[in-house]
Amino acid sequence: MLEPVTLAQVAREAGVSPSTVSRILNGTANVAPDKRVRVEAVIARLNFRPNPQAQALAGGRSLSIGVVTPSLHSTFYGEALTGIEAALNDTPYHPIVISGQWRTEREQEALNVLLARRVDAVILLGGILDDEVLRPLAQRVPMIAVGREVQGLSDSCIVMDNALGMRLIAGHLLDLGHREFAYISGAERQSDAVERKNAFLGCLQDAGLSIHPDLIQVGQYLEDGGQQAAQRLLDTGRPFTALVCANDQMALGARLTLYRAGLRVPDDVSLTGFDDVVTSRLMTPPLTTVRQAIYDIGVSAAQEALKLLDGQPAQRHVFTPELVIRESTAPPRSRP
Amino acid sequence: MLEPVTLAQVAREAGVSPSTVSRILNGTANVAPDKRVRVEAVIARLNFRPNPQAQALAGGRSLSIGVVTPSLHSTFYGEALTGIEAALNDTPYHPIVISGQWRTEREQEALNVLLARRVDAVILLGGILDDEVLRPLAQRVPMIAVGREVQGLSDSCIVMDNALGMRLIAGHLLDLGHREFAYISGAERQSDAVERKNAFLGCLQDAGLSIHPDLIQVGQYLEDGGQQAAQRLLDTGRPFTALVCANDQMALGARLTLYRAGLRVPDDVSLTGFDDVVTSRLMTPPLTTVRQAIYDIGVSAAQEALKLLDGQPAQRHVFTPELVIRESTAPPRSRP
DNA sequence: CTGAAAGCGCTAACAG
DNA sequence: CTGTTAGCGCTTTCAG
Repeated sequence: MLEPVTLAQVAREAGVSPSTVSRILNGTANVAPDKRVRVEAVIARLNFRPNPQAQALAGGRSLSIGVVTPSLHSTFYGEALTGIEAALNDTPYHPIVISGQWRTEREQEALNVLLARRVDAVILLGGILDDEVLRPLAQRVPMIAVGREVQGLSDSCIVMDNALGMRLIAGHLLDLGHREFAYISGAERQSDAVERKNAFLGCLQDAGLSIHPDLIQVGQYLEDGGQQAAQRLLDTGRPFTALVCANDQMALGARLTLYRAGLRVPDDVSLTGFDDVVTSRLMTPPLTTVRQAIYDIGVSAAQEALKLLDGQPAQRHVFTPELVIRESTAPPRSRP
Repeated sequence: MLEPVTLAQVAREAGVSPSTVSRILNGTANVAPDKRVRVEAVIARLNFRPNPQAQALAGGRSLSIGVVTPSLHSTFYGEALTGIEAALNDTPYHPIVISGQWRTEREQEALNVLLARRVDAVILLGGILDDEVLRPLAQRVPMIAVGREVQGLSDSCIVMDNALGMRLIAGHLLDLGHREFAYISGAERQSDAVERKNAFLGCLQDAGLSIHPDLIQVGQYLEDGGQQAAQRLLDTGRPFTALVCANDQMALGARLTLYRAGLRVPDDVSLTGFDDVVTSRLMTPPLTTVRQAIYDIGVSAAQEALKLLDGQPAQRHVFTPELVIRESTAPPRSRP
């Protein structure tokens, strides 16, 4: 299985000391042009790549950044991961991704594994861990949180303006003439779910409208949850002309329930999501939603992590969402 | 930032030598019960976790398994990744995932990065690299290929019976009475795309049917490709009552084209996919497809990789697909 | 059964 | 500008 080339071999072949090779590799110091050329030639010829484990051990850095994501097969987090991967691509760092499966213990364990692997920084995508466990963690390792607020660490948070997003949605629906709403929320333990819901309720209030508590159901941000929540909504027997979901995934689930119930979208009920996941434009009909530049958010998260590693302070980002009107919304039908 | 505990500290506190601690950690040799107990207590108290970089360097293994996936935000590969992660969970190994973005150079580079990181094995999910580049690679590092055939390495391949899957689909459609088909294929360079297409064509032939070449379009296995291919199909003006897609993602894209064209599914045209990606049951209408136990496939891939690392030979797996009849297929309408 | 000693491949002072 | 010298934290002979 072919022994890999080592730095020592390169040094020998090039007739220089290992340190010189190391310096060239890392740009740690200036090296005489002729030696540099010679060494680089040998590196190329031998196709030498430094052993990261050795670099990690000697350098005291693992050159890896841990990423905790709720799920590996989520269209939403997947895009963020792609952004993170892309942003790290031209750096010596690489991501190590572990999923938390939406379970607190798994998330905690993911963090433990990452720390045991001595990652140099960690990026948290969403997640349900308490602020109380995150704050001490941030003392031990540079940390960036995405899509969630961590009290006391707001500079390390990359969030979106959930309230604005929801106001955009509500405004659109109100403009269309809707007055009877139903709402499917994310879980209460997630700060963005709470923000979205409160913003929505606020809009209704401002419009002088109210919503019966039964017409608010929680769907855990997942497709199945949305599907079931929509069913519960229908079961109340209370009328509504617009169903707003706190994310696209739940809207997708809700769409199926509506389909099964023989309700047409948008003719019988308008449907909205939140996030603009890649598949939302492919729904039947394409979903009206609010766009989070989730790929870009991933990129920013990686960049902030890099800044932290560089000793610079992290900078809070607030992304501005954008209304994407597609075909799942229309004026309400006049009642028969 | 809190210095991590080292093995040497543990040894000192427990009053034994570092080697003894190492032996206990790895079960490399028997250790007197009293020392073992003492050491384990110290490990627990100090919450010691060995530094993987150091283990890697000293042990000559990185304890990591490289995974190359075409995409990080694919419902299909995402499930496989979840399976791999789960299977590796209770082993000392952990996955390092890099995406190839469906581009040969990126895939090649992903492999290079993985080799540079000295992964102990690599798992290839699908991918478009030539057999010619994979064969020599397998000499350098234990390798498992998922969902694709590599000539000369069939024992290292985990595949599904694509022909059977397509026969299931074709049989279902034929039974419903369909005689006029259109087909959206994956790219020719992917062996499974070819297998599926050939199987489909074979079924038609066996049924004494033929298909006009214009009614076969390629969609690259992606949503957008499916959407565009479907449009091209419609543009031919040739009639078809069933549209079979070589995977679910393209079926999703095709669904949108059909919707835009005002064609109802399944009333005007029956639509089928392949894979049974998680979102397919949520389509409107839910998609008839063929199920690949993709999560399980991921698990098997990881297990085979582990076997390879254990010095055992890999064993070829052929997964059997299963027809999932949902609501996107129905008998063809009698022509107006 | 157990300790001492020698590295794994690389980086980082420290002298020149 | 560059070579020498120590390690980084752990595993693994090699003696005992």
